[in-house]
Amino acid sequence: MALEKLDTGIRREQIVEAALGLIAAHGVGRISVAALARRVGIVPSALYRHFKNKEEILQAAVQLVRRRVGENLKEVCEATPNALERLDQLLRRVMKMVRELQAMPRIVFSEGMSSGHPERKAQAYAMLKEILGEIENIMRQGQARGEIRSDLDARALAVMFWGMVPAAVILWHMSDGRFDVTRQAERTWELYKEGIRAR
Amino acid sequence: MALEKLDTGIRREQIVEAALGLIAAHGVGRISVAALARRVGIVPSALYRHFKNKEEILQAAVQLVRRRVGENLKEVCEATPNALERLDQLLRRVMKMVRELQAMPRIVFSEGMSSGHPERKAQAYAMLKEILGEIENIMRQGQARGEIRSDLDARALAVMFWGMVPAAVILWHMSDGRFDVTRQAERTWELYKEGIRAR
Amino acid sequence: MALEKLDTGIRREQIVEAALGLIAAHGVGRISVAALARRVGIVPSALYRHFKNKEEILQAAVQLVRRRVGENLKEVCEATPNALERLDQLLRRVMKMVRELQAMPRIVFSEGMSSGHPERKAQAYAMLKEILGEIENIMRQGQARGEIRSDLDARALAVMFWGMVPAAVILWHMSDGRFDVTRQAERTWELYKEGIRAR
Amino acid sequence: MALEKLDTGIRREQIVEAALGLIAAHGVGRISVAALARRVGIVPSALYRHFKNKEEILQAAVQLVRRRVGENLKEVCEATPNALERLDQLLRRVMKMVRELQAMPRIVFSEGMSSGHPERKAQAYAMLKEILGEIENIMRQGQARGEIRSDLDARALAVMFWGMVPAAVILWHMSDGRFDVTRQAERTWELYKEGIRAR
DNA sequence: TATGAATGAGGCTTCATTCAT
DNA sequence: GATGAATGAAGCCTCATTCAT
Repeated sequence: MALEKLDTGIRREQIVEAALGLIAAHGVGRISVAALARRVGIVPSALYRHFKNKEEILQAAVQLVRRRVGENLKEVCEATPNALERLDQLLRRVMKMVRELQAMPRIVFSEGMSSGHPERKAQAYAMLKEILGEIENIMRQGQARGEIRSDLDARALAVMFWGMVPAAVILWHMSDGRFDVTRQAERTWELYKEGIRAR
Repeated sequence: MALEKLDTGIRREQIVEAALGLIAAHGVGRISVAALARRVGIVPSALYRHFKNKEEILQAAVQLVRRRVGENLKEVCEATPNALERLDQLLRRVMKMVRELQAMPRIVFSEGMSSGHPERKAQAYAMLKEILGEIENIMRQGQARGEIRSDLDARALAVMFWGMVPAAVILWHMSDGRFDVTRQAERTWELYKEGIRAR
Repeated sequence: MALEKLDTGIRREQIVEAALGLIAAHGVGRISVAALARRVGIVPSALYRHFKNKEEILQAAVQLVRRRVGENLKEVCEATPNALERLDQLLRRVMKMVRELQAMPRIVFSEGMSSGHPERKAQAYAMLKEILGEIENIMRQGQARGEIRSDLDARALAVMFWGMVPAAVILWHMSDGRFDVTRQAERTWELYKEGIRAR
Repeated sequence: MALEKLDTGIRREQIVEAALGLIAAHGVGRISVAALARRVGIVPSALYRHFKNKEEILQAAVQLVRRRVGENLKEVCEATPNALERLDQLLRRVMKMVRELQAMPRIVFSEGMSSGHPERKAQAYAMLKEILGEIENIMRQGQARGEIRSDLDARALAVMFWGMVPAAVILWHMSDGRFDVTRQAERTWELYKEGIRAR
C-alpha cells in the first residue's frame, strides 16, 4: 500500500500532519492508530518505527501546534509596533488558523481538560501560558507607547483578549459553521478595542 | 448490590446524576457504562432497562444541564431588574456552577465539538443559543433602561459576556485549579462592565 | 458458539483445566488467550469475566497443580506408615501424574526459570519447597522408624529422591515418549532404595 | 552502528554467542531478533544475511552447547582413568558450566519440551543421548576396573547420575540463586558415590 | 427490575521477516 | 554486508451491548 519508503523525518511529519487532520475532523479522543496509519498510507505497525507509541504522536502534534502559534505571534510583532494593530492582526490570523488547523482548539479543549494524559495536558498548558504571556507583553508595550489605557490591568486585558478566541471557536464548531464567526469576532473586537484604547 | 428495584423514573434520575458526576470527574469521552453502573450501584446491563443506550444517557445529561442553566438565568432575572446587576449575579452563579457542575463545560467543550454524535451536538448547541438569547435580552433591556450603552450591539455584547466563561473554565481546568479563576473573572468583569456602562 | 451460559465457578474450572491442557501440549509460553478460549468454547473476551487477565489464569493453573500434588502426598502418607513404601507409592503416583498432567513439569521447568513473571515463579518455587519439605519429613520419619539409614542427611535424600522426577520427565518429553520412563524410574528407584535402606 | 562488515563466518559465531548470552539471561522463549541484533551490534534485518531465520540461529546455539559439553566429557576422561574421579570432575564441571553457560539448561528444559520446533528438539535430544551414552561408558569402565559395583545397571546409574544436574539446576533457578546448589550437589554426590562404590 | 455470562468489534502493540537501497 | 522502512500476523485487552434467567 505504501507508495514508497520514506525517510523517517518525512514520515514523522506526515504522521503528525495526519494526526492534526484527524484531530480536527473527529477530536483527539477518536483518533485510532489504524485510522492514522490509513491516512498516511501505511500499515498500523509501521507507525511504530517512527514513534514509540500513540501518545508520542499526539504530543508531537501538540508541539507542532505550539510552534505554529508561536510563529504567528512573532510575525505579528515584527509586522508592526502598534499594539492595537498587532492585536488586530493576531486575532485575524488566529481566526484563520482556527479554520485551517482546527486541531488546535480541539487539543486545547478536549485534551487540556481530559485527565489521564498529564504530559499532554502539561504541554498544552505550557503553550497557553506562553501565548497569554506574549499577549500580555503586547498590552504592556501598548500601554507604554500610550496606545492602550494604562489604568487597566495588562494581564486581565490579555486574558480577555484571548478569551474571544475560544468563545468564537466554540460557537463555530457547535453551529457546524453556520454561525458567522468572523463577523462576530470583528464586532466583539471593535467593542474591545474601543474599550481599551487610550483616550 | 442493588438494594432494591426502583421505579424507572427514579433510576433514570440516578443514572443521569451519576453520569454528570463522571463527566465532571473524567470527561465525557472517558465515561464507560461499567463505571456508570458501578456508581449507580447496579450492573451495567441493568442500565439498558432505563435507557436505550449510552448515547441516550449522555443526551439526558445534556438536557439536565440545560435545564439547570435555564433555571439560573430565570432566577437571576427575577432577583433584580438592573441589567448590570443581573449580569454580575449571573457571572457569579455560572462561575460557581462551573466548579460544582464541571460537567457542563466538559460537555460543551469536548462533546459539542466532537462529530459522530450529531444529536448531542445539536442539543448542546440549542442550549447555547438559548443562553446567548437570554443574555442578549438582558442586554437589550439594560439598554432600554439606560443602564447599558445603546451604541453597542446587544448580540456582540452577549457573546462577549458569555465568552468570559469558557475562557475562565479552560484556564481553570488546564491549570488544574492553580489558576485563580474567580479573581481573574472579577477583573475581567470589571473591565467589561466599565466598558459597557452607559455614560 | 458457547453452548450455554455457565456459572463462573464452573467456567473458572473449565478455563484452568483447558489452560493445563494447553500447557501440557504446547508449553506455558505458547498459550494464547485465543487458543484458550477456543478450547473452552467461548470467545476470547469472555475469559475476562472470569479472570482479570491471562496471568491470573496461569497462576490459577499453578495453584491447581500445587493442590493436586499436595493431595497426592497426603494420600500416600495416609496409606502406609512405612517410609520406603510411601516413597515407592509417591514415585509411582507422580510418574503417573506426569503423564496425565504434563502441565506440571512444564510449569516447573519453563516458568520456574523464565524471568519476567515473578509471581508465577514464586508460586512454583513455593510449591517445590513444600514438596521437598514433605519428602524430607517422610525421610526423617523413616529414619526414626529404623527403615532408612540414619547416617544420611534427610534433606539431601529428599532432593535426590525428588530429582528422579525431573530427570525422568525430561527424558520422556525429549524422546517424545520413546524413552521408557517407567522402567527407567523403577530401576533408578531400586538403586536408590537399596542405597538408603537401613541395614 | 556496525563497526565493519565482517565475514559471515565470524558474524555467525558472534550471533550464536550473543544468542547463548540472551538465552542464559532470559530464556529461549524470550529471545527476540531485535534484542539479538542489538547485542551483536547490527540491525535486525542484517541477521538474515547470515541465517535463514531465527530458528536456524537457535539451532546453531544448541549445536554449540552440544559441542562444548562434548569437549568437557572428553577432557574429563583424558584427565583420569578412575571412574569415580571422572564422575566427580564431571559433576563439578557441569555445575560450573551451569552457572557460566546457563543457556544449556534453559535450552534443554524449556525448548527440549516445547513442541512446535521438532528440529531443535531432535537436536537437543541427540545431545542428551550422547551425554548419557558417555556417562554410561564411564560407568561400564568403572565396573570393569572394579571401582563401581557390578551388580548395578550401568544405564540406570548413568541416568541417575545425570539426573542430579537438572534437579540442581531447577532448584537453583527457581530459588533465584538462594538455594545453595553446590553444597547440595556435593552432598547428593557423596550419597550417590557411596552407593555405587564397589565394596 | 436486576443479574451475569457471552458476544463482537475495535484498540494498541510486538515481532519475525522482506525488500529496496 | 548492512540499513531502515514496511509488512502482516498475532497477541492481549476494553467496551457497549444482548439475552436468558
